[in-house]
Amino acid sequence: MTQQRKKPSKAPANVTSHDVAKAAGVSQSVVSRAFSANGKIAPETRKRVLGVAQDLGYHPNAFARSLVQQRTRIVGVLIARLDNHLYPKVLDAFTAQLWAAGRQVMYFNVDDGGDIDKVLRTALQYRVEAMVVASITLSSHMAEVFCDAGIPVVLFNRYLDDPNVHAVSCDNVAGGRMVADAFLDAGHTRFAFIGGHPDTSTNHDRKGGFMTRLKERGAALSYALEKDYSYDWGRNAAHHLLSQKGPPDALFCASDLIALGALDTARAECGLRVPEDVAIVGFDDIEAASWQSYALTTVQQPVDLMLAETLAVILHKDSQPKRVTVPVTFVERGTTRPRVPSGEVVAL
Amino acid sequence: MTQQRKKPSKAPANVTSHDVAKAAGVSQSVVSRAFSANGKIAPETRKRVLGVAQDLGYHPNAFARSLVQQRTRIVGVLIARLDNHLYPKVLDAFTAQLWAAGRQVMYFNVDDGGDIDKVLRTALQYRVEAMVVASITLSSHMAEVFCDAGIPVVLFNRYLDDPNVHAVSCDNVAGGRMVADAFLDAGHTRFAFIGGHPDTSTNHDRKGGFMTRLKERGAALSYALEKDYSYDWGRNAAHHLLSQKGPPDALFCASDLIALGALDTARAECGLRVPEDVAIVGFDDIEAASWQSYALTTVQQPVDLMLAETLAVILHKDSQPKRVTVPVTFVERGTTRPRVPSGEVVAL
DNA sequence: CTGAAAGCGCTAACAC
DNA sequence: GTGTTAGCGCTTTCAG
Repeated sequence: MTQQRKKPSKAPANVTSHDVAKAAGVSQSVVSRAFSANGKIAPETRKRVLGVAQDLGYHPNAFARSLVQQRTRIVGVLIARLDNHLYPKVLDAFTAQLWAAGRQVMYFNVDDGGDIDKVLRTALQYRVEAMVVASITLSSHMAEVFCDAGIPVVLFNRYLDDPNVHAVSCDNVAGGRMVADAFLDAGHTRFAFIGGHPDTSTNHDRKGGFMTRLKERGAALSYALEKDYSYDWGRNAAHHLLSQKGPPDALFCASDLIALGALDTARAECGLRVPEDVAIVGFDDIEAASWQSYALTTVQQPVDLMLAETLAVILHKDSQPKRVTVPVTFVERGTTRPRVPSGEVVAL
Repeated sequence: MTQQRKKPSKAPANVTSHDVAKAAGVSQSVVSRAFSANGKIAPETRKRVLGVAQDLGYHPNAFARSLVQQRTRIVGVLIARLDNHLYPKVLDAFTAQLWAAGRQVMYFNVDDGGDIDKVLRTALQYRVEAMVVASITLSSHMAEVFCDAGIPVVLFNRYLDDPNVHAVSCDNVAGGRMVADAFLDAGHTRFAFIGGHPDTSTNHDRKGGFMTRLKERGAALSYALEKDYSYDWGRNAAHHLLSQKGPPDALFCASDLIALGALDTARAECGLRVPEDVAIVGFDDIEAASWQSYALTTVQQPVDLMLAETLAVILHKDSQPKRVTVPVTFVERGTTRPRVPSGEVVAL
């Protein structure tokens, strides 16, 4: 004979632990204990309280709890925009792992010209326990504010010469160098770089590594165009580059999205064969890079590793701000030519 | 002579309004007023207080405020996963618009087999003022719980025959019908449907509209395979379908991602020409659908409209739960053949 | 315009 | 085990 639980036809907006206490004939603190894992309470009392609570539609108020515990369990995540296909994956994995660690994610983004500082100040008001910032840079002023507040900030895929912030990124310089080597080894001679936002450290480092390595091996970058990380920009830039006289025969794009646009334009608009006429390499290794129509050669960012490092900082509240750089992998697919052992070429 | 503001080398973790009050020589409530837009306070007092607050690194505690105001300004967003390329865009637009309306987003996701109810209960504890749930369905029990708590739930791209939840989706049935018409008008005869998760309303409605319309015009669906909304599934299903005897000559895929996989397989693995040998249509109109290598014909979901409807519900706390269905658009690109005016074909 | 006081709903000692 | 109590940091009457 289970008794039908009575349910108020219209719950009075906010049921509090007091209401539950009264209905269950216990004190309010017993209700509190019933909901806390290690609260000293008789098993049967807890059971009864929990039952009453459910009947009444009671849910502990996390705001009240956080206030007294001085602990919100909220982590702020700020991503400029999710339009780089890598970030949705990052956000999802991140959210899932934080959830597993009992944390909630407060998600922020900023549209172009948006006030980043205002966003960060809001995060501060919600007392986030950590803040991860991706694809965007914060002012060193705000970095200091967070530092003063004792809230760790970790820059994802970006860094700042600021002792107050953590930064985890992949080895963008090494990635650029790998691409240079691949091009050189395959016998290319005219190199171009299609970049993303010119004032991002990722863009800067990828280009830097590329150029440096070219130079080290006696070659040089012929063209460099930079604007943003979009497919459309890849198309425009490639069109411009490939339709001129003495076009490049090797294109390094600062992101896969750019590379995909460049690839489409090279083939469809310029009637070029890839990689026979022009080789194209991207950066990131987003899902679409492996799609059959593209089979894009690219530099893979080890997202999982970067995530793990970020979580380590956040969850263990790592002592000193540290700058982590994880290694990248060159993924050869169909948009680059096979390498010619350079020894043999030079031998004569 | 601007005076250098003193900054404590190490702020004592939490600066409260009391600290500011003391330092500014005012009462705590004045500090509170200084930070509230319509607080009655002398302009110069406010200025001074704000100055002191900044020096001390004070940030109002949103938790304390929410507690007393009974208002968190947090909206919960639960998306199964961001792997449908439409959702990152949705989340971003949504976050931006909520931000403009002074709301924060608490983001949740559930991995396969995850406990949705637990997620929702957590959202309840954080007193979200509204909950939007995308690409996933909640139990009618939780729908009731939210209803009792007076928190509007809006299902995005899904619906439930539950009087307690709002639902906004596009006209999936009409979309399916449009595809049937396009295929029929172009003279196709053997139709296949590659679906996503079989137990989703979107999948059901798209397929339903497609089948119904075929039947209405005297045709029939030859094959239907359903599994999930991924590129890989599109590849596998298409491979299976197209490599058998009497293969379909028209493929309707329940999402663009599936269609892209099918398209790649049809061309690269099966050596088929699209649309000459087989026509392929997707659903969603994600960015990649318009990429030159694909030029996928698809049914476009008016994301902006759906977003606007969702926001209307949340921000205006719309009275009665309502079910909104917005119209879709058929976008003809390169994976379908031109239509033959049906009158002429049948005329003889 | 400013200050004092009463909670918002909860946890965490502290007694019993 | 359970009840009592004192706040967590803030907004909001209500006096002055």
